[in-house]
Amino acid sequence: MARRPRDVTDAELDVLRALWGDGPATIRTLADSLYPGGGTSEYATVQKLLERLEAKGHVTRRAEGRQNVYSATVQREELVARRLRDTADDLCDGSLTPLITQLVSAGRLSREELQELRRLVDLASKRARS
Amino acid sequence: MARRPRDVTDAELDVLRALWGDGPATIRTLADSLYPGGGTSEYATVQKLLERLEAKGHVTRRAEGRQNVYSATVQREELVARRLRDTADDLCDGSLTPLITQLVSAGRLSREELQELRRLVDLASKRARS
DNA sequence: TAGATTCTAAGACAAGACGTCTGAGACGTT
DNA sequence: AACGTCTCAGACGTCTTGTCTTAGAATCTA
Repeated sequence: MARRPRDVTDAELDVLRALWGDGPATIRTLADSLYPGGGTSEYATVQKLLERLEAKGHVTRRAEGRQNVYSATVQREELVARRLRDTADDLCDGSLTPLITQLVSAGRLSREELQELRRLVDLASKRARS
Repeated sequence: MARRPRDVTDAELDVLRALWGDGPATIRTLADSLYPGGGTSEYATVQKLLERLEAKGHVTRRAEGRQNVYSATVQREELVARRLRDTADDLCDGSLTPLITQLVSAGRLSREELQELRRLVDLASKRARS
């Protein structure tokens, strides 16, 4: 059967977002921010989510006094990249080109975004030539 | 709790790929192609997957004699678009720009792909101006 | 036409994923 | 000593997902 677990689940993502936004934090801090007014059980939920994130290598902790301070070891961009690659693998035989095509031709980009994109392409072209 | 089911699961995707590749098909045909040498239970598995795909609106069937002939109603591109949007929603506040940035700056595109991309950007720019 | 074959429909089932929660023990504070 | 807070370990319920069983109708075949 072997189902593929999600790289990061929704609840885990909430935790990661908090870490990305506010930097390293204790379970307490995270729990208060994610479950305002929450009690012991919510605290434990955050703890479990962090434990799983740590197992996946997305988070580390360091002991600070008696508490653990957690920080994200994976960046937003990294997860984006991973999801793009997964999508390409699942749907396009691993090729990224269809993704780009989709984004540019159907992605309804604004003029500003297109301009920015052109800049990126120029940059990448220069890099590719060297 | 409210977990979000996957738009298309792995096994369902196998079925869709077969439909995309070979066009409309009966359960029998699909089962033979997806589970070569499979028996009744594999047949039923394909049947169940098609039933779920139909419920999601990704597939339709029409009766042909006694059998049902299934065809995909969702294209690869559509699923790609959906996944890109999901990724953007999950990780980039809905903005597609970070995805593009990621693809272009870290996607290791070949010179040909970059050229093609430039063409697409030009095209989209023209469209955006009108 | 009896029996085998093949289709469909309906649903059971197990394993795993995931969000949540409980309990026990360690440590520090009042 | 009583209390509060932290950590660790694991239980639990529900949903997902891939698989499989069964029953009945339609079709084919000897």
